Amino acid sequence: MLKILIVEDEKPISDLIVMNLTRAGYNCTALYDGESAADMLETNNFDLILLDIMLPKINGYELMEYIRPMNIPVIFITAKASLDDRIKGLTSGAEDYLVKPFEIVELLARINIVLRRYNKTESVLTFKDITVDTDNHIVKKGDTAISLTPKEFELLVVFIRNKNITLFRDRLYELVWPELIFSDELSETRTLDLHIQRLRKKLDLKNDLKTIYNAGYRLAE
Amino acid sequence: MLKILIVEDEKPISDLIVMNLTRAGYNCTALYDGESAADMLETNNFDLILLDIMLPKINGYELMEYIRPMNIPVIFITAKASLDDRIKGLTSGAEDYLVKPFEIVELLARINIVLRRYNKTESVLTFKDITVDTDNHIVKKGDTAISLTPKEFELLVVFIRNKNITLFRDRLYELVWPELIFSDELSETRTLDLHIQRLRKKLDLKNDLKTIYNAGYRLAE
DNA sequence: CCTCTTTGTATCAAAATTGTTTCAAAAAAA
DNA sequence: TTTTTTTGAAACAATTTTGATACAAAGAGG
Repeated sequence: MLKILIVEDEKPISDLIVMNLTRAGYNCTALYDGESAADMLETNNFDLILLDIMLPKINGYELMEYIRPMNIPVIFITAKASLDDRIKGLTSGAEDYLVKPFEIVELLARINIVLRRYNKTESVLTFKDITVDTDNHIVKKGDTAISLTPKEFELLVVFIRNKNITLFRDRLYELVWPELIFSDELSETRTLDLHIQRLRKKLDLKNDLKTIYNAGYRLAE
Repeated sequence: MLKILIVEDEKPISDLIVMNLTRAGYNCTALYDGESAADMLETNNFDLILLDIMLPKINGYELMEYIRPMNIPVIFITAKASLDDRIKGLTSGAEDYLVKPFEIVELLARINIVLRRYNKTESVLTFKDITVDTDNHIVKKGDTAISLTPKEFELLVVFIRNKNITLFRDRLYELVWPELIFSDELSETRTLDLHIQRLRKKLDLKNDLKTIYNAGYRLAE
């Protein structure tokens, strides 16, 4: 799971970002000033950093100097961006930037692009003869296209991204049905099982997508 | 993909330009002095050059002399806003100029205009037996002309320029109905669907222009 | 073998999304 | 201006997806 550090002092904005990135499957750490970010970077590895320019204690530019040698991609978050001398320092090695206020979908798209540039993610996933083009929502088995519904698609992507790993039921619900995590009894519904069944049938995964009794499922090679 | 050379010695500004042009779908090469630009031009073909006047080693005007015989359009970038410089820049054969600081959208607009003037953007698009002449707004299926309304035309061009790529609903609205992106609920209108329907009917695209449920549409060969 | 728990499957109705028709307002053309 | 064309809103239909329910099958442990 990819780790993203969010350094943003406006808590509501930070919260919003964290919520959405978590939902999108990233592991998020939020900090609210440059100093604690520098500390955190001492001991942790991140795959990407979202960095606000205006920060207490150590500002974004200064922190950037600190990050640069680490070779971690940075996306700046800034309030205004014209090609002005005043914001000359803006990019200072950043991979991209976003101007507040921004749309969440845009943020997600930018993150995707940068992570791909850094080879942290792939847009085409494969498992045996199954190919999943996540950009275009195309699934193929061999040469024939298989049409999956959105939920089926999401679930398949989760399995391929975690192949050979046992995914527990809770975890699967968390990743694919995040809206349900609040409802009390997940065990009382057969939703997950049903979708597993559908994937198995459509993609002929009877022998690959295994049931781990009392735990969850595993897509095994 | 169109190739643009950026010759600008202030790295932050260069970075910012590169980021935005890349985002807009251009292939960018950035260099920081006139000499290496001259070298690069020996071996590579570019569709457009963004050229700063004040450059180390060989300045923008001198480099311009070098570029002129190559028939590559040049947009000058200059910090000096005096009229003299503007005139000098243009008379030395540049297609346009921008005075720093400038807005990114303005840069993009100028680039667009210049590229079109030089016919660098493909003017005749095709998909199967459909031909679209973007200069003259003529659409043909086989030999018979099909009359499309402006919006229909725009939408078709977007699809053909992005054939085999899934275009998400938001993206399509962004590209064809940019004026609507601010209104709250795009999901509450059937405008896109309606135009899709019209295109399908007029051009008999039932099997080619596919619906990707919960995503968008794709024109597939 | 029996019982309890967990997982698999079929059915079906609700929900979400997309397609279609109609029509009036807006824009363009005459 | 009047006429024609284009556009998109509204209402409704059709389709697709989703998950609830009920029950069957399979596994675990005695």
